[in-house]
Amino acid sequence: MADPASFTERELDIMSVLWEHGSGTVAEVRDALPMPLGYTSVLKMLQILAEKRLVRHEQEGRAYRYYPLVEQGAAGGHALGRIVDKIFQGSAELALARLVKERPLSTEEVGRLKTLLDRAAADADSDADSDTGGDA
Amino acid sequence: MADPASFTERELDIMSVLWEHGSGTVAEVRDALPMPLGYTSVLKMLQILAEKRLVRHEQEGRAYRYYPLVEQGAAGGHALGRIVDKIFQGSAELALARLVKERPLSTEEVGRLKTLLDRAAADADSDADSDTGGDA
DNA sequence: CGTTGATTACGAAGAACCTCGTACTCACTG
DNA sequence: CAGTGAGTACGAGGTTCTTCGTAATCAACG
Repeated sequence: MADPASFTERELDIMSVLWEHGSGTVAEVRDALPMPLGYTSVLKMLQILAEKRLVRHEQEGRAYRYYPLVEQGAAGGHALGRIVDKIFQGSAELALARLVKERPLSTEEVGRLKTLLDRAAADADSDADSDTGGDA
Repeated sequence: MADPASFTERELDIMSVLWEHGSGTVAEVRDALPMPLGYTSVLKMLQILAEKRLVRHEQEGRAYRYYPLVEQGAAGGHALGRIVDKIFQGSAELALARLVKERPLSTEEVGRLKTLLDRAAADADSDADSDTGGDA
């Protein structure tokens, strides 16, 4: 994918719906949006998004059904990277620390994250793994 | 603090410099910026930021020295929370996982993060209190 | 005093963003 | 065929963002 692209505020609102639902027609997206927006406004945003190749659409009956073309993981990674660079001076650790402080995690999530961290550490060393733990 | 505020693209570039250096005059900020920008453009952004109460300035010799008024931690938390909500559907875990995958961490960082995670897990069990103490 | 250089103040101008109104298309219905 | 309703296309218009040009200020110098 060429450019993960950074979304504008409203574009992100729309994409969010698409990611959550997988796809959507203008009406569906509009209904799912948390803020009141005119039908044509939503349509327009979707058209702009399509023009930027961030979504695609295919005919469905009389209407179009829109599908996201960028994965949320990629978009998220890009957005996260930006914040890490600009706000946390490139320190992923600081960002991670902040996020953990900001959003309470369940015990299970913490467990999974720790496993992930172990794997990341292993990758960093790229060798010398002798205490490979199990997995959930 | 009323509103952690979300910065525009350029505002973020400026704030980034201020956070990294602690403070800066127009010329200093301009020099530290990775992109070429006219002197008055930087000045203008700083004035806008000041107007929005995101930075303050005090006289220093002939010029003003600008200081950030919002902490990077707060700004980062806000920005991160936005991404988590809009892109990762509110799942901090997914965001964390992505960030870990995106940015390699040193073994030491992983160690510290795990400690942090343990503490987070403990908090989850008991109860939370508000964070972020006073700020400047 | 007049010039020079560094700095801030002001506001114009273009670009991007966002919201819609209005017109147009087309399948259905009676 | 005319009317209706669901949809899309187009483009105007307002707002915000961003970049600067130009003018004003003021200390220092000769």
